[in-house]
Amino acid sequence: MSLVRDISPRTIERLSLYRRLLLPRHEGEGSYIFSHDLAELAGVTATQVRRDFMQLGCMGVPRTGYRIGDLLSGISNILDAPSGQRAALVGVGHLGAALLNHFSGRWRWLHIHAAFDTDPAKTGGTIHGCQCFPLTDLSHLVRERNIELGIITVPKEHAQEVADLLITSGVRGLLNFAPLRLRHPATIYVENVDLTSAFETVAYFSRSRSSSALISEPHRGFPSLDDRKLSGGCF
Amino acid sequence: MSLVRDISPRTIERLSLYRRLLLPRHEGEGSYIFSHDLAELAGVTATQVRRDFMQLGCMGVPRTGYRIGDLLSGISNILDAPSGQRAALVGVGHLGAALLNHFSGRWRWLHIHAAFDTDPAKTGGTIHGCQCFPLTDLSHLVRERNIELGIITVPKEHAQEVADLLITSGVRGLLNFAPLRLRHPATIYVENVDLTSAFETVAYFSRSRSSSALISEPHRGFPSLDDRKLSGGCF
DNA sequence: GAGTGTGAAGGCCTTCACAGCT
DNA sequence: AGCTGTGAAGGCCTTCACACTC
Repeated sequence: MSLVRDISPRTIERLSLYRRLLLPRHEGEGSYIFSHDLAELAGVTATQVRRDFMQLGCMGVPRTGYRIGDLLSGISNILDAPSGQRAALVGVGHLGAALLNHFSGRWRWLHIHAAFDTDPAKTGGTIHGCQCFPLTDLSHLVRERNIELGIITVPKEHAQEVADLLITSGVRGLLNFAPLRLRHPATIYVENVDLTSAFETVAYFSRSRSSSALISEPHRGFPSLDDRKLSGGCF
Repeated sequence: MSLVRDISPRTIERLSLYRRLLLPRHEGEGSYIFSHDLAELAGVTATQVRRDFMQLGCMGVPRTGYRIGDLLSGISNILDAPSGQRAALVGVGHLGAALLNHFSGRWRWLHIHAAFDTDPAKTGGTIHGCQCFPLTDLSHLVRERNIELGIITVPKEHAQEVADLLITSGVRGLLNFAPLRLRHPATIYVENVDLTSAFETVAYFSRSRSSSALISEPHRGFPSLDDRKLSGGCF
């Protein structure tokens, strides 16, 4: 199917970002973009952008740039499974609900198909457009509905057993938000989103930045704050 | 203060994880741990763990291991600012509320001190133990209460202006959950948590894993699913 | 023997430098 | 001149291999 192989995790993450940045700029077949413009939007170097596009097999034209339509279909070729992929989310607490709200029905090729919880008050209905079932139905539904991915948003005490349940039910990848590392067979891909580490990391580097010398890019064009108004509900 | 310099981001993230894994195992001065045991918990190699501890200046003893108390104070020396650090969260939607719930009052050395939103229905009170203010108070409060970090959980349309406001108010680091990259001066450290990329990454690698050869560790000891019971509310 | 400490090697990822195209 | 495509170099991070210690 896709000719391209062995794309690194970092590149995959950037492709996902590029797509989101390119979509609003795709206005018909005549829309092009330069590597340095996309680089600015994505916060990376222009060379990095060109190397990533090399892997897609997308070629640009000097003094014209890359055709956005080509880029989008190239990225979709890599990122999207031809028949789509479904995820099950386990643990409809605050974080789980936030993810349901954020991802529900946003893309047709990848979406959260069902949510699960042990709390009867949460099951039986629909949350942010996603059906919520008791956890005891998980194994059955994962098999029957061909769910390939699991999203774990339960407290850390239950994360490992939920992971085991998802894996034996047949999912092939896990997105883990619990603040620990799951044991799992090598056939399962696990991506950890560690919010605590992220918080402590930004705290650490925000300190070391300002004290010692900094080497980063000079960042031309940082806007001065005018009194623009802020409105609209936050998600 | 700390003698150690130039610790890499990856190491900082692991130190944060190690601490969480070690805390429940710290039972007085007599508790020790081997590098390979912590490695198993953290999902990394034993060599990696020993190298990380080298940077802390923590020494282990062959056949005895590392004293957990030493590790915890070594990690705290690196990660925690002596006088503590405060964060402001902007955007009390689902995700913002989840973070408030997750982090509120969990550690005294690093915590979310105040939340901000433009929606009057959300401001004026307390959410998960955190005071919530109108966004117009942000600049004033950040300065007055010495808030060093900003957490951005607003829709992408407002993320850049919120970042600008936080930066001009004096924060030194940002934790950004909006699905784009913020423009910012080099003096500000920005950590992006890209939930969409994480979701698409796990989708991609869960496919490529099972199809082609896998090289990962054989993972001895994956538990077979017995019918253990799942209980307790999910967060 | 079992586990640590660490120089050296390896691998992955990014950037440099520059040739080539329009 | 302006921008792309890419070999080569560089940098960061992890793993190997092994001396050393209890």
